[in-house]
Amino acid sequence: MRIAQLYKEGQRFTVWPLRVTYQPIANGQESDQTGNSQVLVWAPKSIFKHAVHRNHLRRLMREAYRQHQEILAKSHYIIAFNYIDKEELSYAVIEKAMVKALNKITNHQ
RNA sequence: CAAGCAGGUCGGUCUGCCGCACCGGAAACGGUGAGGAAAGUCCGGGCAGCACAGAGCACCACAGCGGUUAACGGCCGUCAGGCAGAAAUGUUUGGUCACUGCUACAGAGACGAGUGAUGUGAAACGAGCACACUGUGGGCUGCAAUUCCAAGUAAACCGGCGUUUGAGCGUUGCUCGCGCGAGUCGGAGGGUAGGAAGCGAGAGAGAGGCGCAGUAAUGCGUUUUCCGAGAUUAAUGGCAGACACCCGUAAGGGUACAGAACCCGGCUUAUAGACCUGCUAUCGCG
RNA sequence: GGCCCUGUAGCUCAAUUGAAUAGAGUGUCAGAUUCCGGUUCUGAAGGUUCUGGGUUUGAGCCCCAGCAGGGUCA
Repeated sequence: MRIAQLYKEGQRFTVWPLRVTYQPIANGQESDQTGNSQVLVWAPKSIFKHAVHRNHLRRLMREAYRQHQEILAKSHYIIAFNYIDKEELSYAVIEKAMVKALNKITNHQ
């Protein structure tokens, strides 16, 4: 339910090869959570047929977020990262896109 | 030697920094963390629920013979025929009976006769398929099974049949028979999508050895070591360096197939490369 | 994760128990009708029956493997 709401109401933009959808979390909201940001990461099954490739891309995106999550500072968000390219790209490319995307979120706020 | 055939094993290793999941711990921290196919879901089991007085008919699978196993359509041995090969070897077929049905075109004639040759044809007292028969096995559904806790809704609405003259349900698909029996079947609609158990110490594994039986698959006994994933949309990752192997004069590049979801035994399919064992003797080289 | 189903002309579907030339509608193209177009009529093209093996004299159909797509179950 929360995921459907995010994709319906959230703001979105694309930083190749990622499509980002996000919503800020106001203080006091999302009472069932501890106050951290929530992140959803996936690669489409229709393009990547084998589970090993999807797992790898998911891990790369997750690692890139982990390395650079301090960019978001103290504001909290719900963010979804979709991998949209048809090829498996290297970690360096994904990391670069991740930094760009996170900066864009904070600047828009 | 090269070549070929069969079987088997491995399928990158190590270090540093930053991280993830589970377990233990008050904490610091410690321990553990994908595969030979985890895949396809093609077979067979374990396990779970439902059912089970019984009989008959169907249905499905298998099919020389013998063995192995928890079980199998797997595996091992072996017999006969066909095909490939020089050989090692590989591959394929294989229960029974009768004429109930089919066998296009061609052919005088196609399972029928009066018969043989030639010709026709896949097949002309000889065959293929279906049906039938024999033997063996199979109850059905599947971990989203199933059990418990919490929360919530609609005991409402419409239609069929029925209450001892028996609806409906169970008894595998059908029939009989048996049992339960006052409600039940269908439609449309409403609600839930949380937690726990199942969940891994077992038909355990050898990544150890010895002995015995057997040609072998495999089994038995004994000793020793180990417990090495258990999530619930899913952890096992990133960066840097060294070594190994391959390609390239070099700079440099590459290292396959692929990711557990209840668990095992097989089969099948995908797979860079490396290694070991046994066998064959045509050609080529010495 | 389990179970089940389906792949045939561009599209939607047939083809009884295996039998020889794989059919129908629609769409496409050409011709006729019309001043022109539509409608209607006539004709034509269009198929490695998803792919690869096997059984059989013969396979869209039976068997095995693969590929693609779909349904359903708490």
